[in-house]
Amino acid sequence: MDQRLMLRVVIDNDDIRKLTLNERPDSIKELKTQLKDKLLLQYDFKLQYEDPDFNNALCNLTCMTDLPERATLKVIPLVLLELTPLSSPTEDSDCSRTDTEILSIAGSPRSLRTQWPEFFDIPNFSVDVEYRLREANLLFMKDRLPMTLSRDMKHDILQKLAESMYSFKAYPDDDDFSSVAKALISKHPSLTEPGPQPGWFGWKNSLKFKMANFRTKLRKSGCDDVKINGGKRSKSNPEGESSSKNIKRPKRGEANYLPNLPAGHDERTLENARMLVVEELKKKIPNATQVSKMMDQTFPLRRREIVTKE
DNA sequence: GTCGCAACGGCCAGTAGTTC
DNA sequence: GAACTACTGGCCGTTGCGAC
Repeated sequence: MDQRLMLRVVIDNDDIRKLTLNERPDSIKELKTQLKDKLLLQYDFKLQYEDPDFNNALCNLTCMTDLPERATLKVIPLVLLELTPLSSPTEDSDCSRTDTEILSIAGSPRSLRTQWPEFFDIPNFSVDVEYRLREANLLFMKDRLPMTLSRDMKHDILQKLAESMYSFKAYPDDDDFSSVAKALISKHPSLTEPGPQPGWFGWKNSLKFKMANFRTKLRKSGCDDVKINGGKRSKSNPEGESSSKNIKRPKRGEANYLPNLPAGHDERTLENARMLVVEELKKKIPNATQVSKMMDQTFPLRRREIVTKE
């Protein structure tokens, strides 16, 4: 087996470096030491990697065997993490997949959503669905025959798309739905729907329903991000609050964006971090990078204050 | 029969445009 | 500027359907 490691190391948004290690390090500690030496990093950090099992979403690197031969690594400075010891397992001491914690939708920190992409990248579906889509696409190219979708297939497609959309926005707008539907038809022409409406129109509609049902599910599982807009007065919940009560109403098309606190942190640790920002800003020359990072990490706390305390 | 899901309608509240 | 109206968007409850 080739022991070489080819890495794309993301240090900052504008500092991404390529690095080749001739031997795969035995431990994450050793990997970090090599990264520190070769990239001249003078601070402690943790590592996240793009996990191909989850459509290249970032996961904490807790076990060297998780790392593919060609991998993208993200360096996360340990500014906040030093404030409180995390309950996560020691690196290398346990490969028992506790990193799945950050993958759970309800508990994941959605504070740092990336911007909605200009061209939405349709995720890969299950192997079975991908295979059937490939066959159907060939048939469509040949005979212009649209695919007949089974219930399961449609569910699989909508579910993947909803998860993918949610990683950018909990409340996509009309244009966002259109862009995803168009991208879907563009990648899988066999999914084009017949009729007078454009072939993607039905998918846009289905995506809207799916996203609404998806948010309901997340709300039930306790995801703050969407929970804040739920629990309203209804026939079965006559005592519930009116939707405008006690929360700062969003502007048109804007949700009460309330991200969950980052994994391993509570209001106290984030408040400590906020105080650190205050102290840093008192300095004659504040460390802008550090301040910016801490501002990002304390964003859920500040947002919580705005939304829940009006 | 039960469960999960897509789809739908009703309701409510905010926004924007129009009229006076 | 206030009042009114149409429109939009989100939540909730329900329905119909298929799978088990």
